[in-house]
Amino acid sequence: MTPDHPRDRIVNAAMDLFWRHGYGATSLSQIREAAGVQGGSLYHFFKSKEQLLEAVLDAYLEQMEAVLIQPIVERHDDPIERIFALLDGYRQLLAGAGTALGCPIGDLALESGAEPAAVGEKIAANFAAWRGWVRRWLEEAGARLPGDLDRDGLATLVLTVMEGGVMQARAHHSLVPFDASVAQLRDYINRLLAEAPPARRRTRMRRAQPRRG
Amino acid sequence: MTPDHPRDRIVNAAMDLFWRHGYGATSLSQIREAAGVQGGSLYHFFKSKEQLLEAVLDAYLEQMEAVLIQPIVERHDDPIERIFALLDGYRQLLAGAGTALGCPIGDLALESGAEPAAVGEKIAANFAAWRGWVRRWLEEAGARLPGDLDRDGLATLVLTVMEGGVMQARAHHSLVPFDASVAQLRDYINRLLAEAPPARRRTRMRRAQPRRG
Amino acid sequence: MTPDHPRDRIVNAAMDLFWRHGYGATSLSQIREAAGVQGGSLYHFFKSKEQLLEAVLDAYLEQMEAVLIQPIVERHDDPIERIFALLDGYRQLLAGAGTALGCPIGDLALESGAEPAAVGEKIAANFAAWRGWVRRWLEEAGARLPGDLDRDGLATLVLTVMEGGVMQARAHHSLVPFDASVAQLRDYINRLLAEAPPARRRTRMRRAQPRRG
Amino acid sequence: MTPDHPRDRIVNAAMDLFWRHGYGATSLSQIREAAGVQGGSLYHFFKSKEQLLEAVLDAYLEQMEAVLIQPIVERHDDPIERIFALLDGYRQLLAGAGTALGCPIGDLALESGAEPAAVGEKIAANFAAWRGWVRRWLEEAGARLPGDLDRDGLATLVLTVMEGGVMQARAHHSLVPFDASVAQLRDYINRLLAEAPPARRRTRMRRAQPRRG
DNA sequence: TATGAATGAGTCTTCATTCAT
DNA sequence: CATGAATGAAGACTCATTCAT
Repeated sequence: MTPDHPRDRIVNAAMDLFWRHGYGATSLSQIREAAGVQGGSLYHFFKSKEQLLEAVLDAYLEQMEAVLIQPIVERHDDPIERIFALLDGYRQLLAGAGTALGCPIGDLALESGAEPAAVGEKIAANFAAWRGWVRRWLEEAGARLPGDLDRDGLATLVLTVMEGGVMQARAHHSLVPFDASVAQLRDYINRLLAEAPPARRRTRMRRAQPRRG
Repeated sequence: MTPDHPRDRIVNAAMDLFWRHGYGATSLSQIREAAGVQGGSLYHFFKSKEQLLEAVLDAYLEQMEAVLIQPIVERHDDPIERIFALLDGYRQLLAGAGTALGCPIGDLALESGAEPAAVGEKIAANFAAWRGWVRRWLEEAGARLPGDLDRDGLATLVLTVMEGGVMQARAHHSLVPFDASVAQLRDYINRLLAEAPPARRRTRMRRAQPRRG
Repeated sequence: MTPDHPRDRIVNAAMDLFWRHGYGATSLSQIREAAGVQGGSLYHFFKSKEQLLEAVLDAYLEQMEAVLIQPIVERHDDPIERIFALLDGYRQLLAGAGTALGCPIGDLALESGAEPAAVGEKIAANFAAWRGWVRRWLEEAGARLPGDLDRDGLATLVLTVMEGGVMQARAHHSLVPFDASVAQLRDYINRLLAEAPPARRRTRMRRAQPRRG
Repeated sequence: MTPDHPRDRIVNAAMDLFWRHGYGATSLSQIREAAGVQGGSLYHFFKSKEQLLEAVLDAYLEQMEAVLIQPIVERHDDPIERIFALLDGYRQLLAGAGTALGCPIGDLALESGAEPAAVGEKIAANFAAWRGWVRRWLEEAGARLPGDLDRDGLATLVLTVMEGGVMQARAHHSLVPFDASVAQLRDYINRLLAEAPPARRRTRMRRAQPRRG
């Protein structure tokens, strides 16, 4: 509970180091040192390195809404813009880290190909939560998008752009591939919006109907 | 050169193991054993693990055209179909490996974020070559695609779909996210093709039947 | 005193685990868990692992008469038969444990060769008590055994058969060596009984029938 | 091959330390230090601590004949005396070590109750070899012993006396229980020898017959 | 070119024990 | 009495790399 509770310090240090160096390349000693705890204390909270990884993945999932989603929702009303704001938030993360780093979850997904079920499930849960928000926003866009659009599929593509974009950004040490991917996605979605019937009715219904009753 | 030259056996073993377990998680002993070479022989060909990684990346780049591109070019005339054939080839790779594995190059890209220049450049070169082929095919599609289309950007997106799709496939142990991403890409490109001024022969042939009804 | 007093639960758990895994291979955490006590509670009763061992040895000594000796005395009148009943009780212990385990005391004796005096003395006390009962029974056999027989020495041999037999039983995962050792001991004692001057009633009863024929 | 080959130095150091401190209580660092080898060199010869234990047990088995049996055979013609010479050799071993130590094999048997098959089998093999020599000598004693004597059972008892005697010797820090057990065994065997028909014929045949021919 | 022993830093993990609450 | 966090030394084992032959 306390902001500097050892357990939290450990998880935070692990989040940072796993992100920067990867799971396998981060030693528990490094985490211990970064967290400022000593000796075998780490094993009072996590009975193995893998359990610490699970805690890190839990933390990502818990923090997601507060840290990533909420600020976007507050700043943007248009659900479509929220999606691109999410991608842009990612871009800023990359820009800040000098493209040396990638997606924290994606990197862990890579390393845990053969990891036991628990870790794999938590990674999938993180991805699923992410995609869930995007899909929700796509659904909120209502009739502005074609009726037969596979909204879950498009949400998947958004996440794909994120992950594939960051991977190439890292490979080229440049944000250009990330930006290009997002630009193409924007073009695609613009075309979907353009094709949809003039969005008057649906939008009105959502905002005007209540007023009528 | 000889198919069982020790050097080649080492590189092949490393390609396989790096792909399956990752670079960091593969020990030189494992490679030695898989390659059937003994003792410090490995150091006669590669003076460090990292140099072996470079050789692996060189091998991927060398084999790319013969193994990946050529078969596709031979089987498909339509450049657009070649792009989806490339994605489908990838899909089969994943299906064969049980979605436990990812993109050999992409995984190395993620793992070697902080690796020295030589490795980074070779990874970038692999990605660039890949994207290069896709862009070439997009250019071959000529006027079937809108004139103001950012062909390099779209090629980047294709690679993004590949990498982002495979990452989610691994996280979910399912090909569904990969397929969904490709389907959305297909939809996007179809819209691009539809918008372009009616192309003559080629397009007709693909859409001739419906025209009859 | 209470059957579920924490201290007793700890000692009982330690008896069981020391017997099954040995003293060195049993961790205090395992004991804590098996006993259902938490945290450092263990140190309220025993200020070190070694003191717990002492308590275990005390418990064995205390329980010996009630658990091992009494039932035998009640079931067998003949002192010689009591000795073999003791050996047989041991055999049943081994049979139940699948010959994977040995003598609880003997094992601790072997493991604590260099242990401080307190432990050593308690182990010796256990052995001495054991041998004491056997010697008492041998003395009760009175004139049925040769007068110049070293009764204490024979009692030692009985214990030796027990310990040596169980050790071989464990090594071979078979009760055969134990049984063979006991059979030889029986043969030896039979010869001693045969040599002694014809005892009156007691011996007659046991051999009465054959004499008739 | 060389007397100071590292591998041999390691095995010798392990034999000594396992005997003095036990298997579990001996750390690989101690062995490394005692053997005078450095770093991970130990793992070039034995890929685990357990494999080193196996090598130790192999060494005991190999050295048995040369170190234990041969000197006895050379010094004693009478097979019965050879048996007691074996027991006496053991006694001297204990005397030299101040009764702080026990039977090297027996102690390892104790600790390896749950060890994998390989170790267990080698321990059993050592015991079997030991018992094998005693049984051979008992058979060589021919008609001096009763015809219906279970020679294998008696051999087992001899080993039992050894193991059980040393266990009590350690518990009491005294050779008295060992000596007492051996004395009783001697008494038993003397009685067996006395009972056998006057050993003239058989002995004559073995020693006299040739003279006749 | 090939071999296999040698190296030593570093990995995760467990342990008995202490101490503040 | 009881708790559970804290401690730090030590455990077995792995690794990339070097070197003498």
